[in-house]
Amino acid sequence: MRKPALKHSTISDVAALAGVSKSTVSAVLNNKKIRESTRRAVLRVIEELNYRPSPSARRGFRPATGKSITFIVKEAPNPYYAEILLGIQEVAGDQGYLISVSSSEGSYEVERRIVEQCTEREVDGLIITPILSDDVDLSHLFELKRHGAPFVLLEEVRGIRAHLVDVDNVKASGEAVKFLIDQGHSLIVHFAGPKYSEHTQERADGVRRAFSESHLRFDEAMIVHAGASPEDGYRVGLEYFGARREDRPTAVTCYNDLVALGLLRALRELGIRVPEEVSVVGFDGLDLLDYFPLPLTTVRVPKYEMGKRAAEILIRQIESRTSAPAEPEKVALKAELVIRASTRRLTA
Amino acid sequence: MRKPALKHSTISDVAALAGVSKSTVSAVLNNKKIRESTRRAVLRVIEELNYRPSPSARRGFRPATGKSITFIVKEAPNPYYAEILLGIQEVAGDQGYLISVSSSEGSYEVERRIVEQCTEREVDGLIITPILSDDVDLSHLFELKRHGAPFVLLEEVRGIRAHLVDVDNVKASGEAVKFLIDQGHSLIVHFAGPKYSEHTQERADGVRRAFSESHLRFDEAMIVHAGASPEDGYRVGLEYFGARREDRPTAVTCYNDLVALGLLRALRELGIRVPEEVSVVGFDGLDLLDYFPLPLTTVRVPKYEMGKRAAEILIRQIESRTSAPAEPEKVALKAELVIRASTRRLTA
DNA sequence: ATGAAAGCGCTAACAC
DNA sequence: GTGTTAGCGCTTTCAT
Repeated sequence: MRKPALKHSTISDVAALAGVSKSTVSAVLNNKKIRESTRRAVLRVIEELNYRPSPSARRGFRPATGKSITFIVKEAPNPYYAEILLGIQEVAGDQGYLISVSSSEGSYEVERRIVEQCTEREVDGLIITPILSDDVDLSHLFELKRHGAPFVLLEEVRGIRAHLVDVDNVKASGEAVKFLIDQGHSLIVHFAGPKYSEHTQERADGVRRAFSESHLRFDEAMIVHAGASPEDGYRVGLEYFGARREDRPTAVTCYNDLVALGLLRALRELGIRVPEEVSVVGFDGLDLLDYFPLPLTTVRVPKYEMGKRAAEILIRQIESRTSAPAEPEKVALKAELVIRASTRRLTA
Repeated sequence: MRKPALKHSTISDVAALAGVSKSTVSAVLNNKKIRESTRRAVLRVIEELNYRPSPSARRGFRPATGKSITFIVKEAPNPYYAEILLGIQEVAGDQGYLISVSSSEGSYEVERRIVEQCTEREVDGLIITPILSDDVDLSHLFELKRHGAPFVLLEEVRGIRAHLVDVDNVKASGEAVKFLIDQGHSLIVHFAGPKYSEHTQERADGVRRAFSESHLRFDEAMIVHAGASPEDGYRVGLEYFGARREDRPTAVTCYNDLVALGLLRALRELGIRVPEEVSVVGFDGLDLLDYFPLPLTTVRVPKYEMGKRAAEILIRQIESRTSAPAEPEKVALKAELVIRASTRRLTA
């Protein structure tokens, strides 16, 4: 009958095995003055038992000294988040906060686990781009509120009253479509984002609204499900444009710049010229795309600014150590349509 | 004479103020059966004091239940790390680990603070792309070793015997240059990376070696300091190529694909054609660049594979709970030159 | 130089 | 239902 193999050994185990008291072991651990022979003996036992002192016990329950913030994103590879992060770093870094980024990869369950671990590890605050869940089960966010844990959202979550920093996506997306309509386009489709994102809904709604405010008729077929990555834009682009010739739309607005990037490649490979035959509009205004030879017309989201504002609100919340504010702050930043070379006026 | 304003209130404070015992407060905290009036009274005091139970005390010192790994990168916005992360997630996610990413942004000091916080917050293991420090002061990594904390490096650190997963950068960089020489180029420069990176040294050394093994003569002026970002490649590209006409190199190898991307933009704006007038070679083989219209010749690093291998080694280390291994594993993955459209044979 | 004992914030077992 | 007590792993007096 062997001992339960996995139990972590404690300072008492070490003391007992070394034939000294706990305080002596503690002294060794903290490099106090100890007779060399004793020290060596203790260290030998520590080695043997593979003993590691528990950090929280060492602190005697006092909270960790370092200040930390976690930024929960939805897709690790999207530079969109990297640009927001820069803004967060700018504000929080100066104030001594360390930022860590975790990705939910579109999974609600992963998001919940990340939040739980943040609580467990005493992270001081969270900036979250939340997954849109079908469940009414927002329990992890409610838990945060209940615990009075500071957090800021970067997308609205219905049913949660919390701090929010975002742009008006419906409006911005609508303006992009309105621009295309004004340029003479009438066959317009929208390559929509992933189902797990509230922004996907809002940007599609923007398209609907722009049509309803125009002389044109909206048809749900104009909303094409794509996704959030270049692969998605590419795949759907090939499918969609590979399958039609004359009834082809003359313009596409995309969920984001990455989808637009994928679509541009698909069109290139299909021999369809941009903007001559098809106009393409992105969303986000990624800095990285400034290096792309064809300047993309896009909706520029002030990502850096978003990060800064979110961090400011979060830190204020953390440091004022007051519980949930009566009225959560809702910051609506301005998104701006940037017209470049991937769109053209339809003269036909 | 007011109380020290910042002391965190404890369960005893709440109990005292509410006129009940600690256990009653604890019961309220854990939703045990409590008379409604008592519960409300306690909650009111909790609210008033803005009391939050200490997670570690709740666990009674037992280590956090969730398993976690931290990935320390050097530049948050570089998709290179995102691709490695995918590999890490693949392996570690399946095993129930949550990954968080922190960026040192090229600062040795920040790297050290991140490592310290990881220890404080009981992160189970680290995957690190280390900053190259002039100091001999690698104390934070030594601390990790001393504490027996599991970690894997993605770049060599001289003087530290630790697990390592990397490619042979000297060889790979040399092969790129040799390829250019074989294609008839003799005026070749290297846009080198940031000083804080060991890879920068190794890749520059590859250039030197390729020249020394050729019939051509190497000159230190062929190593041009650029950086790691598109902005760096762009800025240095404009400076370098803007300043010369006839004595212009016919080929450039870059520290990474992002620098190459910046250089390509600079050349485009200067009206210099690629590959007709200048051949450009990148490094890393970013997936994202598959969406770039001009396919870039580059050295493909198996980033996904790197992440997987690093995670495997790390997790083995974590779970075998044995202290520092006698012999650290050094995994050298294969990097491969991918020849595409940004380079051409010099026929002149 | 070393040991005994108290205490950090909380939960759990048992009384009342 | 609620209070008492002990104990989680460690550091810190204070003796010895």
